[in-house]
Amino acid sequence: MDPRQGVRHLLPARPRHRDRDRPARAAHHLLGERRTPPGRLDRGHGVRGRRDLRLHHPGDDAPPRRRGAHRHPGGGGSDPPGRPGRSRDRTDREPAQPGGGGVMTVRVRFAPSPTGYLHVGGGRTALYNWLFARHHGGVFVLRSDDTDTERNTPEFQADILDSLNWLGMDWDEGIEIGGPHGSYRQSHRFDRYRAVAEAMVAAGAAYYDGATPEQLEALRVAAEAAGESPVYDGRHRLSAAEAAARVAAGDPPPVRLAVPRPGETRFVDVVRGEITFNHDNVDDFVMLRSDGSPTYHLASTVDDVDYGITHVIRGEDILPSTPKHILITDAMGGPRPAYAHLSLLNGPDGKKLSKRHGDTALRAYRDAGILPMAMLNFLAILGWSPGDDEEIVPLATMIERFDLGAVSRNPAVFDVAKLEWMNGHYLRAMAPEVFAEATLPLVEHDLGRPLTPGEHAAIAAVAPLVQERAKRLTDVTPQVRFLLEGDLEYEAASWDKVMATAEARVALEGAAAALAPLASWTVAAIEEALRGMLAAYGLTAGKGLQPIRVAVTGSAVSPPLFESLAALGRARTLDRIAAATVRIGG
RNA sequence: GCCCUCAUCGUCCAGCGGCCCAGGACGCCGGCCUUUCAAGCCGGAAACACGGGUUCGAAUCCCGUUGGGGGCACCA
Repeated sequence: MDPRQGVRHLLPARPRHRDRDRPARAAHHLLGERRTPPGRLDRGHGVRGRRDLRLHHPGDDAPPRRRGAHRHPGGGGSDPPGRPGRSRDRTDREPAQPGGGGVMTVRVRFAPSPTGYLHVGGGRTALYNWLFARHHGGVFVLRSDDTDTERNTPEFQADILDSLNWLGMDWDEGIEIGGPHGSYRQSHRFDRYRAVAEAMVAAGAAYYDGATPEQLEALRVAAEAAGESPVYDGRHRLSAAEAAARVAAGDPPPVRLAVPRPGETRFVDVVRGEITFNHDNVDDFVMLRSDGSPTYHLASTVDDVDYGITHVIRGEDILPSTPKHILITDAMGGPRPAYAHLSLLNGPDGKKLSKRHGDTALRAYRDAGILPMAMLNFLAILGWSPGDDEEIVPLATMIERFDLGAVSRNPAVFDVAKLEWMNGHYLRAMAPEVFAEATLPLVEHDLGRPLTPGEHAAIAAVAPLVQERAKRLTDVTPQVRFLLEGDLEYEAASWDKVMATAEARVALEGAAAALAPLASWTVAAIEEALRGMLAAYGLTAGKGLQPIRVAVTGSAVSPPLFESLAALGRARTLDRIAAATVRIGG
C-alpha cells in the first residue's frame, strides 16, 4: 500500500458535528474528496422487478426506498408500463453504468482469511462475486484478509488460490497478480488501518478506551440480567490526556468506534431488502487492538473503501456486523457499497455445514473425483436459479443471467447426492479421449505404480464404458481393477450368489470351449461365440453370462462382458475361467 | 438472554394476488430397455409450518405464533 494515500486521506480533523445518526460525517470532508455527487450513482434504480439492485446508496442523503416499494406493491411504487410482463424480469439487467453519471464499474471482492481450507460455502460466495463481476463487465478483486497472524498459514493461503483456480475463477486484481491498490494483503497494510483509526479518533468518530476485561464482563452480565443487548457503550472511554499517558507508560489502549446512540443504521440489502439496526444493539467494538493491529471490521471496511468496492457480497454471518462497517465507511467519507448477504450452507440435518457432515473443503471434492465444472454448476444453482427449469447451466449462461436480486434468501442444504448426479452428467459429457486422459493418471495414483503398456491399452479400451458408469473420477479404478496384472480377487458376495447356481459350471466350461478356438479375439467374435454357447446349452444371457463375469472380473458388477473380455485378452480370460472352474469344483 | 434473518415436496429451486386441487431437478418407489451395473425412457408417492387479518380472490400482501439459521471477542 502506498503510504501516501493514507496521508492524503487523513487530512486534519474538523470538529465533529451533531448529527447524531452520523457523527462521523464531518470526516467525509476530511478523509478525501467525495467521489460522485449523491444521486448520481443512484440512477441505477430505473430497474424494477424482484429486488432492488442499488449500485450505490447515496449514503446519508436519501433514505433507501426501492425495496419498500417492491415489498408493498400496493404502496404506490408501481412498475412503469410497457415493461414486458416477464416474471423473471431481472433486476440487474440495467448495466453497471447508471444512466446519468459517469461510468461506474462494478467492483466486487472475495476476501477469505487463510485460516483454513477454502470450503464449499466460501467457494459459492466467491462464485457469486465472480459471476456478478463478469455479468457486469466489472472487476473481481481477490484480497487476503490475513489480519489474524496467529492462525494464518501459507498452506491455507495456497489452498485458496488452488481451489479458486481449480474452479476456473480468475481475478482482475488481487493477491498474486497485484493491481493498483498494492499487495491486497491486509497484513501489509497495518499502517493504513492505524492511520484511519487515529483520524477517526481525531474526528470524534472513535475513541481510546480504558475498560478492563473485568468491567466489560460485568457490563455484559448486567445487560443479560436486565434483558438487554450486551453492548458496550463507551462509558470507560479515555480522554486524550489519559490515552497519551497510557501510551507513554507502554500500555496503549484499544480504539473503539463511537456508535452514536440513540441512532440507527438502515440499508437495503440486495438479497434481503431493507434492514434496520437500532444502535442500542450495536456494540462500540474494538477497531484497533492495543497492540496496534486492526480487527476484521476495520481492516475489511478500510479496504473496501480504499479499493473502491461497489458491491459487498458475502455470507449472512456478517449481516449483523454490517452497521459497523457502514459506520466506518461513513466516517471515512467513502460512498457506501451495496451489500448483499448470502445465506449460509447447511448440512443434511439443517445445521451449519461442518466436518461432521462430511467433506467441507473444496479440495476434498477435487481429490474425491468431482469435476470443477460440476462443482461450479452445483454451487451456482444452490441458492440461485437461472430462471428456467434447467439445472445444467453452461458457464456462459450463468454469466449472462446471474442476478443477485434473484438469489435465494433461504439457507441451503449442501446435497452431495445431487452433486454426484451432476458430476456424472459432466463426466458423461466429456469426450472419451479426455476422460481417458484424466482417468489413467488417477488409476496409476491409486495403484501407486505406473501402468504397464498392456494394462494401459486394456484400460483405455474399456474407459468409455466406465465413463458411463461413473459418478466420480475416483470410481474408475475399482471398475478396471480386473484388467491389472496379477491375481484376481473374487468379491465374496458375488461369487456366492452366482457360482452356486446349477448353470455356473456349464456356462464356464461351455465358454472355455467356445472361446479357445476363436480365430480373432474381437468383441464381435466373442459375442458370437458366447451367444452360440448360450443357445447350445439353453441358457439365458442372465444365467449364463454372470458366472463368466464373476470368473473374469471377480464381481457380478462390471463393464459389459464382451468388451471386458476383449480388453483382457484371450490368454488371461481363459486362465481365469479355468481357475474359476477349478474353484467351483474344489 | 438480546439483536438480525429465513419459512413451498426428504433436499435445491420455480411461483411476484386469479393461469396453482402448486411446476422442475436430485433422491426415493414402480415399469421399460437390457449380459450385470449404470445410463436412458415412461410412470408414481411427496410441499405452500400454524393462526389471524386485507381482498371478490392469497402459496403470493400485513400481523402474530412456532420452528430453523446467523450474530452478540482486543476471531475473521
